[in-house]
Amino acid sequence: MAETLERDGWSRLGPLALREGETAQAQIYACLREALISGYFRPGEEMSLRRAAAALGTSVTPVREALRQLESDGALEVWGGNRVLRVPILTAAELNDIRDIRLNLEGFAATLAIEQVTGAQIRLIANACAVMRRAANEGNADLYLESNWRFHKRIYQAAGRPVLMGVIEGMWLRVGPLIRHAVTTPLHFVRSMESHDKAEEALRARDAAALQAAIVKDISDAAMDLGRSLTDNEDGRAH
Amino acid sequence: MAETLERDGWSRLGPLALREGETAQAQIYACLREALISGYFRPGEEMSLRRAAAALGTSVTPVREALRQLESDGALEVWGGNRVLRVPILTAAELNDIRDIRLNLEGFAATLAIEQVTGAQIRLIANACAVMRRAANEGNADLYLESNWRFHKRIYQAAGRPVLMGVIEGMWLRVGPLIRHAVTTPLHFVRSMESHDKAEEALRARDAAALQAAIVKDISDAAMDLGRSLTDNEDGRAH
DNA sequence: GGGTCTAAAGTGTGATCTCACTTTACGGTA
DNA sequence: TACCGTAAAGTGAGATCACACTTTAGACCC
Repeated sequence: MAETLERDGWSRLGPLALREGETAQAQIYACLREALISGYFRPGEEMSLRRAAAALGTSVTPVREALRQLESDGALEVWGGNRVLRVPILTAAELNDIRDIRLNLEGFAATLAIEQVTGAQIRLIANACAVMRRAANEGNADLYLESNWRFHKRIYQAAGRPVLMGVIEGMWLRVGPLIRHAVTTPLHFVRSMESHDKAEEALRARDAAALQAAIVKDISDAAMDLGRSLTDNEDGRAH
Repeated sequence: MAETLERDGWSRLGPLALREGETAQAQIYACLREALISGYFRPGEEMSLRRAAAALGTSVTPVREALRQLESDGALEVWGGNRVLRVPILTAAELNDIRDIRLNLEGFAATLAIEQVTGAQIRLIANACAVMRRAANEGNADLYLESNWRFHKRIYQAAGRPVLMGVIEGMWLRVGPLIRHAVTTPLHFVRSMESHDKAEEALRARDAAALQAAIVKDISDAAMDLGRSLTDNEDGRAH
């Protein structure tokens, strides 16, 4: 590898000023969860308790609980005889597994959302879509990923199903570390934004079938790109 | 209440002889997870760290991590200004939420299972169904619940989708504490076994649509009984 | 140079302790 | 009897320490 521009996942986070009134563990968990969804950490990247505690400015105790929670979410896995926790390296089969769950649940959530979504919510969703479009044009990966997640999240939240939302978020948590590397291609931006525009259109028309179709296409396209980046990574791993 | 036969959830567990080679935390987590699915703990029941550690014969550290994991699974929630962890008391809306997720995912898993299930697996599933039938006739609630979960689990496992299986198990984990009290009625046994028989029949005929229909009916019927026991509990809570 | 052994550094695990806080129980008072 | 206030018990949160283990780095020898 010529030059390793890839920063450590922790370098993006900083010391994390702890707010009082909430437990350190909960804040660390929320912080890392967001970071994982946003793709700050690469698949295979290890998280040491002491290093994480030092990076965040706490002792290992709250970090341990937060990482254990992430393990329970499937966002981390114990690895090696050392039992160190790392970001899982998904196989093609697992990716397929997750894609089908997403197709079922996010499609279902989209259908429910149509029945309940308010005008104000549609405006917020359209706003996220506009930000995403701008990010795609500028090639700003960070902004694109963030607004993409917000766009989908706001649609599903309109369904008013907290448990469903939690399960969907869990699926995004697993694919988050992969997305950043699959999304850099301009081709993905174009195809993805087509689906997003159709989704926004269907939302305004209150057309449940059209919205579901747009979501399904978006997930299917993304899954193909993810699968491609997966095989690329496997090739690159044999260095 | 005339007599409180309802035992504490811990009384069913015992000191938990720790196997070496596995971490205490993982064993406690697995043990409590199983206990929650089996309905050993009632909704609203509190789990104190020190009491749990004393009951299991360990220190609080591994217990804390296990309980935190269960919180992440939605099987426990922090409650009160004391931040004690307790088994969540589901609302009707949450129960509805979970039911629809189950309808989607378990129906989907059933469809996949038909394509891959082997003869040996069908025999194991039929075996669990036979045990469940016997338990229903004898009115043995413990055995019924255990074999019911095993019956469904083996069907879904035949789909060969670990992530999907994990999400489904997470849903059972949430409704587990309710099931025991909803299932005691003989009417539930009868209706439930009708669906199970149809499921077994569809499995042998390799009829995906019929299997999915049987699963859907089973879940829908169970959800109605759960909702009924929910309102009963709310009435009983105002003592 | 290449291989091997060893010591040091790093890893998670579990136990223990202190702290701040809440809940509970008990006493007295009105 | 009802109410209130105080003390005791119980709660989770977080830091720290000892332990067993793995990984790594380096020295040494061939």
